[in-house]
Amino acid sequence: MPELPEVETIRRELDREVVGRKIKAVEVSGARSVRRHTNRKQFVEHLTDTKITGVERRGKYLVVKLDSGELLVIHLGMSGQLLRAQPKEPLAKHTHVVITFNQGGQLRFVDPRTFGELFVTAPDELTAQAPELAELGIDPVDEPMSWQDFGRMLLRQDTKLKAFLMDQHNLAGIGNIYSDEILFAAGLRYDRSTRSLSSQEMRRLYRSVVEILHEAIKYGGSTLDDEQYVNLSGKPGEYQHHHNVYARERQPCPRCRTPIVKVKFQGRSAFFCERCQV
DNA sequence: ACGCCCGCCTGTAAGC
DNA sequence: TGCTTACAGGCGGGCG
Repeated sequence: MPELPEVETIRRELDREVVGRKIKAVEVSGARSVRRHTNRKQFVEHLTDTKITGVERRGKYLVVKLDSGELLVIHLGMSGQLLRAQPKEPLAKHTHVVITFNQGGQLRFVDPRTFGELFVTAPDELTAQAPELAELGIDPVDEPMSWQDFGRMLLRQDTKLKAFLMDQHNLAGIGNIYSDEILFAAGLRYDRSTRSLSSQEMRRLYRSVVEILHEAIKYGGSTLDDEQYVNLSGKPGEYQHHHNVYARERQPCPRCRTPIVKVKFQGRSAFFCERCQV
């Protein structure tokens, strides 16, 4: 599902493909994808005849800058896809928003589970409109920090490492897949307490955060068997072939051959190696 | 105040 | 075979 590497892959494509383009028309079917707007007409009017001037990312959120000064914020949720298309191509099921550009191309938002959303806001109203965006923690790819600062973040709370990594208030952009891969790379269990780490383990964990996310971006993100995540051209990522633990239950650990274990953690699954992760 | 769980959704797949 | 149930998980809200 789209986490930081998948969203960053899409951001880079949008940066190449839609910056400088002018929006000619916007179609919205169903109100749920634009639920922050009281009526969808308002969403459409704020986008029509504006030009896209840039595309940024904050954690798992895309922030599209418009020449009107406003921002189009996009969150893909669990199953949201942004797809480049031509107007004559048939609409995929669950297509909720279609943006047509002056030169003819389209950007389509497809989202079966409807957890994703889009909204337009003025920059100075962003915090009021979407407080969760203002509360996002450090983006580990965009804003590198020292491992000592990271260690201080760990000590500030008393929780388990996987919960800490997935809490968007700490670091922004890590979800269920990458938290498991990061913890494997760091040799740490998902349920270790944030306060139990030695300084060496803190350093190793922070280095793993940065390394895994950059590797995953390099391979265009992860696409699981459900093929929920695809890039702008509809192509899957390649990083799933480099996963060491995620969705690899009962398969041998790449490091020690011990079968990977799957457990329930806070209502979702966690995968780890009982031998390599302590 | 903060850690933890539920509900929101649909498609897929396992289970009876 | 066909219906029911579980699962996938990002995130806000609410509970303890």
